[in-house]
Amino acid sequence: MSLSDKNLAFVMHCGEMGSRWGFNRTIGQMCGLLIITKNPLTANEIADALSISRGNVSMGIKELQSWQLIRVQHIPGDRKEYYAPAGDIWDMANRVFEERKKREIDPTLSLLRDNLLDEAVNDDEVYAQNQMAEIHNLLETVTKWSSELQRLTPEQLNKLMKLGSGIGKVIDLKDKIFKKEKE
Amino acid sequence: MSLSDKNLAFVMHCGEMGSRWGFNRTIGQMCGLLIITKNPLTANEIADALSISRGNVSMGIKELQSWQLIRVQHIPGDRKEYYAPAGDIWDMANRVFEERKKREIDPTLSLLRDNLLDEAVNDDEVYAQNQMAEIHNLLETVTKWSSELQRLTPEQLNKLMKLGSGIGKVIDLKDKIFKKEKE
DNA sequence: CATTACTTTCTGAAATTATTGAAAGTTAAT
DNA sequence: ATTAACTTTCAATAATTTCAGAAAGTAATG
Repeated sequence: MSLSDKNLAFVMHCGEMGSRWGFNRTIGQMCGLLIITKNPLTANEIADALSISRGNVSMGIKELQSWQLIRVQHIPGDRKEYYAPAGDIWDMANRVFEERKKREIDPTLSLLRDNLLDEAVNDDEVYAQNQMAEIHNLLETVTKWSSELQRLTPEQLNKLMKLGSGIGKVIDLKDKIFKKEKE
Repeated sequence: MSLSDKNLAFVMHCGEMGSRWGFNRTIGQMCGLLIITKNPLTANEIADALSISRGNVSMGIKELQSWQLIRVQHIPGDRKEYYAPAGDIWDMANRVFEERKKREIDPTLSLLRDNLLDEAVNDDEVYAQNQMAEIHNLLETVTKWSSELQRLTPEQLNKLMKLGSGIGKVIDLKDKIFKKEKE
């Protein structure tokens, strides 16, 4: 089981990007490897393919499972655990997105909420609170939006994506129609 | 110039989140501090407020400038440089978003493009290329979308954001109208 | 041009994070 | 119950990142 040059390049790239995507090099590599490999792999195969220790693979698997990016498969008559991506590319991207929201947005949102409950006692605090309120709004909007997007059917989503610059028109359109309904 | 408890809590939180947002602790703190402080600050004031070295502040400023998150201001008769956020919260969020796209998406997109140009020479490579094509599509879509969003007027954007679950309906609606136009 | 008031760069120390490999744990088969 | 085939954990070590403070750089002032 050895990777072609091109596939190896992809896997190594995933490693380099790993930390930017929210995990570390090894885990990025593992993720890339599992994505481009048709059949599920054992922990040992992963360790061999990436030239890393068996223990490290075990840690990585745990982490990838916590992100819900991989799943275990068993082959009858074989005691080893086989690992494969959990879902298609779109599913995985969604998971990463969700998980990052949890880590990057939610804690801040909760701190801001707390902070905004207190009354500001002087000018500096008033200014600060205004800014915090801005951030809070922004993050709430992003949060709401991301959950909306996940609620759409894949078909709707596709249409939305293809809309491109049409989106502006549609908003204006919606506006008109909504006004009429109101009348 | 010392921070109130609440403001300090916010600044420290920004520090803790810093690495998740793409920079490091110190830079996160600096960014938070500048956001909640009404008047621009000098490098020394920043160093004092955060109890970090002057050199470290200098590095941080450079980094924040590369993200286009802060700008320099001068006060007549004063040789010091004063730093302030570059734009409002929304502007800053946009910059972070853009910059992260550059770092997290663009390099991968370019690797994938290269890789997809070559012809696959065996089954494994065919499978791998299909997966890569999926990723490529996804990233292209995200890219296109984010640039679309930035093209909208703040007003349109606001409407879009407030649309919430209505977005599904609007898509379907657009669909019908578009069909009629075609007829 | 020398001094003063600043900013930037650099280096090694400290802190943090990742990795290995050996030991311990688990499970299934005999 | 023992062994064999695995997986997980963890302490030691390696690699990376961050940081303070000193040194070097720059530019305004007299």
